[in-house]
Amino acid sequence: MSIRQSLLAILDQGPCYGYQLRTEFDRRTGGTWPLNVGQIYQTLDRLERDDLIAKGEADAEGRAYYEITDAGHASVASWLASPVDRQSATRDEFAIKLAIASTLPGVDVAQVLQVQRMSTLALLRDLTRTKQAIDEPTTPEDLAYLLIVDGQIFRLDGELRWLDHTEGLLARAAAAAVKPLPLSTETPKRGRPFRDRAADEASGSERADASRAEAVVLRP
Amino acid sequence: MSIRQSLLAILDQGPCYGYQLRTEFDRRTGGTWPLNVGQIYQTLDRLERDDLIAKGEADAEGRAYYEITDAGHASVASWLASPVDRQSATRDEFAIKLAIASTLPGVDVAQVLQVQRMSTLALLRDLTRTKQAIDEPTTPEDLAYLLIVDGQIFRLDGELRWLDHTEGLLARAAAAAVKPLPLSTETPKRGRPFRDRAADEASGSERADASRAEAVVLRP
DNA sequence: ACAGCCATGTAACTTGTTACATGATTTT
DNA sequence: AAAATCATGTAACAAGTTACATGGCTGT
Repeated sequence: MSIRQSLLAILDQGPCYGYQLRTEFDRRTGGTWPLNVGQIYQTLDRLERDDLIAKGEADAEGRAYYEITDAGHASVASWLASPVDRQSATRDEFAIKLAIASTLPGVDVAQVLQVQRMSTLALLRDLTRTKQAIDEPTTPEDLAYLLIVDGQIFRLDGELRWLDHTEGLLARAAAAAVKPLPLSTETPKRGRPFRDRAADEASGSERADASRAEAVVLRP
Repeated sequence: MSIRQSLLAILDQGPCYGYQLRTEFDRRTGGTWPLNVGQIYQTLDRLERDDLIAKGEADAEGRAYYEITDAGHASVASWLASPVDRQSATRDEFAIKLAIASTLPGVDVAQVLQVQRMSTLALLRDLTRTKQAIDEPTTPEDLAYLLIVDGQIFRLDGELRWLDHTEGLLARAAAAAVKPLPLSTETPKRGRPFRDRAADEASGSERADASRAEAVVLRP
């Protein structure tokens, strides 16, 4: 989603052709996420289909310029004015993995943590080295690139803290004899579930499973 | 990718049918990422196609059990033993957005930062409240759920620090008169690029763009 | 009878990735 | 002539999301 919006935002500055958009995107992100050229033409097709851009005529050298529409301009403004959704969008691969692993019998979760820590540390070291080369950016390219490197560094730093914290947590849980989760043996009952109104009112909205899902997912 | 691996890991504990996998996944992740049922059957189809699981016979109630194969077992072991790829996989939406926004003329980047901060803060507040309810987990379900909540909290905390840091950085950059990036006006030259051997040797591998991409992307 | 869960599945769709095909242009 | 870049595109595929169809079972 962000690539689509990024390309549209660049087109908001003026007409571009496909190949040019790749260059512009790479300049502005320091080549951190190299864009495949083919993907750009696909994205342009979809943007055109959604009437956010319009394809102009090709110039003498055969370059096909795309121009942003009013709807496209509005879309860019809206994108810049609204926050990135951290709710549904952010499904952290390692968080899922760790949660699942912690419930599996016969899995050394401490080892899983350690493997991830080593990998994260190595990446963080490289990023820190990279950062030193452009710590005082003078060009807008370097500035944009520094933002991204900083973002990665802060994120990895947070992950490392989480890993440390989790290690302690799991040690305490093991001490408290929290066991892994076997497959549920009870086959669920079919049919409309039994509703005990008295019990419902007594516990109110305090039921663990209900309050938990709502608190995190936060559906408005 | 993580959903696929998670389901396979659960199947590594014993045969399950589709609907059951949804329940098991939700138990183990606290319902943070609600899995669509249809998606599970699709994933099972692909796992079977890749010979990681095998479909057994349906039982009397019409439940179709899947069983993990040797290859599937090996895949789970390999998954648990290797780190999650933070290189290519992690393309942070907001990092891209911020980098692009910082290069666009006429965009109030401080405002973009502020909007994101408000959103992140609100989420963090909710998560902190959620965490208090299960700070001393006694069941494996609560433990797994706490891991995920903690992970989100640490990540959002890191993001907030990054936002604060970035605000200062952008203020300094503005003071140093780092301007936004207009579209490149020079049309690139076609054909095989000119290679100045003398210049190449002089600068060596120190060229900014080259070293930067390698340092971050780290292709082995 | 009907609501609501259990259970399986299909169809259409989106974003994104990889690989490939094609031709023009220009330097070696 | 060969190599490398500029430039446009297509095809196949993976993973995920949403919506829908179908039937069985059971409590109200």
